[in-house]
Amino acid sequence: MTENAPNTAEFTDFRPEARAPRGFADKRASQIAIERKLIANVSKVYEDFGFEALQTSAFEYADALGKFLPDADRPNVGVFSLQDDDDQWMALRYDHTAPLARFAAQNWETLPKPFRRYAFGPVWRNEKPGPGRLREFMQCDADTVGTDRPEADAEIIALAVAGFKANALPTVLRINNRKLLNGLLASLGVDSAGQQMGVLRAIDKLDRLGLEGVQLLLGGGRKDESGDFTKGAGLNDAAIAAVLSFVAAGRDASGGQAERGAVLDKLAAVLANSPEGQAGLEDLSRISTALAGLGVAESEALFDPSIVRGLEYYTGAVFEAELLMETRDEKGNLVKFGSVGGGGRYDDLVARFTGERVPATGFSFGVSRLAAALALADSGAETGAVQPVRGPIVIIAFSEADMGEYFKLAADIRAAGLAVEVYLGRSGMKAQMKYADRRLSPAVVMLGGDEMANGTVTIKDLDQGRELAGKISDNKEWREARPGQVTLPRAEAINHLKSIVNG
RNA sequence: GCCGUCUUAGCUCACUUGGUAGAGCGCCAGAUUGUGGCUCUGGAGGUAGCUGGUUCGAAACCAGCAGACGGUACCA
Repeated sequence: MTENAPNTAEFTDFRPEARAPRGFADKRASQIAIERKLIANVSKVYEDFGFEALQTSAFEYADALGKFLPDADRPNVGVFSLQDDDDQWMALRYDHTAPLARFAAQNWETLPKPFRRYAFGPVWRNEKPGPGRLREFMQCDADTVGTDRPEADAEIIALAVAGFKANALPTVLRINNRKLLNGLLASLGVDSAGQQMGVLRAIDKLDRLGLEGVQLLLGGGRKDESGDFTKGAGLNDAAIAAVLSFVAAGRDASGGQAERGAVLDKLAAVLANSPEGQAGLEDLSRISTALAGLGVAESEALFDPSIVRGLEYYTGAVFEAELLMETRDEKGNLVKFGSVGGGGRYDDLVARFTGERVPATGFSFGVSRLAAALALADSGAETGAVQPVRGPIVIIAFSEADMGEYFKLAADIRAAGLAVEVYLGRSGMKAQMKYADRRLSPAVVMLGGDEMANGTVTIKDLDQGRELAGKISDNKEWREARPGQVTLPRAEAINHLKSIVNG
């Protein structure tokens, strides 16, 4: 906008409301910085473990994304989809796993196997947004395709733990195996899909509702505080008792988290009659051995039979990462972030394309959610994770005639590796100083009439003034103090600026 | 999807039973011809979410819709 721009109202009567779509958020520099750092740290860990980078397209054909085929009436439930010119349905990816399965199936012949890749980027889900839950968010995934070894699962777990560690994020990874859950359901004689789903959903709510809530959901149902009634799975008392003892196997005598070995022993008793359950225990046992070798501590990764994850494609081990950091919003209310990452084994996903079973396992790191958690955590405490973004050095624009000189000086400073800009507004000196202050600029460079005449520049270290500002209440004194301000020969300017910027 | 609460200036919120909108913060300017903070003074900024209804008159009452928030469900 320039001074001469006519009022836009003269062009049109329609004035759209300036707002981002529901569930989509703008990210300012400090938020972007957090996300970039998270991604960089996690990528490094993934590469150290031998995973190669892969980027796939944002859109996939809808059939490649799996069960979320848009139906004619409601093409946009769950995913964002649209119909291409040739009438084929395309949809924005909702995670990185389905695109990987497509890529692996498409390139299987030529890939080194097992194929290990990591990927990061936004994913989109068309659903109701909530706190810490947007319709566009960033994930960073690592997956191993083409091996059924439980050690591959263990390595993914170690990788996830290392990723959180690299970012100094206090988390715990909870591990379970779908085969245990399936074995439990089979031994209980629960074979209708609807009832199975009901039982699994009930188990999944252990952390939030406790044993009592789970018990209600397994039986007749449960009424929550809002008066909403959730229908139960309708199990009989004996079956409910069996499920509860299965879930309780994750706890030690005092109600805390039991050690990995102890959990397996308890589960072995509960699942004694189930072949599939025994197979799951065998997998977990090998994972446990591998985790010990990988140096993953009990406090970092534990077995928790109540972990279920999504109901669709997991076939074996499942993992879920929980953030242990306390976060509060601006009003001081506790914010619960829930899962900040998860994954598991999905042995049937590639087979959708090729007909041939290709075992795979992976983990997804919830970058956006973690970044949001860090930003909140830092607004209260000072973890050092969130740094305010510093502005550039600002060259004050005094006169129209000298703009060329300002740009010449800016180029010299830039060549020395420092960020700098010439003030391009039309405001006076005071406003320019204010501008530099708000950008958190380290310094201002003044090349006015006096300096031009004398071959000098005046440089003002803004941080020194920021420190002094609180101590001086009198304006005259403040202005005369000219904190951190020096006038020196132009040849010395760049070295002085360097010393200010580099502290 | 379901239940509940809410929607007035950029932000946070007022406006005693319906009579034509205000504060704090922020922003801009001046006090301070080339100097950020503090202080003081002045100024800009509002179709009261939208649409319709009741009324002489609606920000206020009613209805529908939209959006926000909270809970619940779902979460690949």
